[in-house]
Amino acid sequence: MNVSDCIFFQLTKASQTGAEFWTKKVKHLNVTASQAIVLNFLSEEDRILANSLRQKLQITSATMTGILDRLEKLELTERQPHPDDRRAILVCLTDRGRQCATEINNIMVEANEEFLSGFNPEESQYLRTMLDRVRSDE
Amino acid sequence: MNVSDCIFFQLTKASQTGAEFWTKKVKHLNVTASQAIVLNFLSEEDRILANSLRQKLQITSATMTGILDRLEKLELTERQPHPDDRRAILVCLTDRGRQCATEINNIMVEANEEFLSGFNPEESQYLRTMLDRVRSDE
DNA sequence: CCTCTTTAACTTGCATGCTATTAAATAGCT
DNA sequence: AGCTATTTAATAGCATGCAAGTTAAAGAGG
Repeated sequence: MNVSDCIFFQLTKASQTGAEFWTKKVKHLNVTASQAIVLNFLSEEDRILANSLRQKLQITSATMTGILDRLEKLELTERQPHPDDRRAILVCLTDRGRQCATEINNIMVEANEEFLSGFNPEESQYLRTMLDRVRSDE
Repeated sequence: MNVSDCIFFQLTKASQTGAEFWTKKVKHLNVTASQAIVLNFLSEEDRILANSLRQKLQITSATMTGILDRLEKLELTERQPHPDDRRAILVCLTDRGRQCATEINNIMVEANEEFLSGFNPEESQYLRTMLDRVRSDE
């Protein structure tokens, strides 16, 4: 079986193409693709439970810890204690982080359109649906 | 913009779902998903130039070096000098590596079918075509 | 109130991926 | 031949991603 006909290879490479494109779109803000996804999320729902964020982004807590460490180092987010549960932390944007997140929010809409500009609306929607179905088949 | 409507997120997660599935399929052979892709390639074209392999798998030479190091540590492949070009390396399967690669070749066909069992043939083909188009839009 | 289980975050160790750089060899040009 | 440019693989350093294990806190049941 040819590697280019292997769905796992095809998915990996399509995903890497997307990541590369998105990385370039946010590079001038000095954040990575994953960091930008987190910031975009926070731009719409700030002061969120780390565990809730983790579930929505579908990453492990180990990955979450690393990303938050680096965002904190960049002074874009900070960890705040949860008032009722001393195990939990709240992820909050700093002032700089909020500016950055708002910018990312704008860029993301454009970037999605541009990335899919080779597809017509029906094709784009179909692709998204298929990708979501792949995921739900877990 | 909701993160679950972001094509970069959708691609990343679909790809991770695929990688997780494929990883489980080859785990009993004690190789990773990427290592299995390399071995599958070698099962059909052994004694290949490292640089040619690198281009076909679309990875950087840094990534290639790491994967070959680990496959060599597992005694599944080895590096042999190129007779005419002292810069180049030929990647070769060991005896154990050939057995393993043959096994992976069989597993890959089944795994592709099983992974896409929720899709009918037209849908599968359409998904593959769309993923390849995403890549060519680079 | 005390134990057992569960939960949240973190830590460690590993594999992959990248960029950027280096070293060595080859190719090409004058 | 000699000089320069290109090519190949390796290296260093970094960011994600995972699994597995740890620690601390909260919850559940007797």
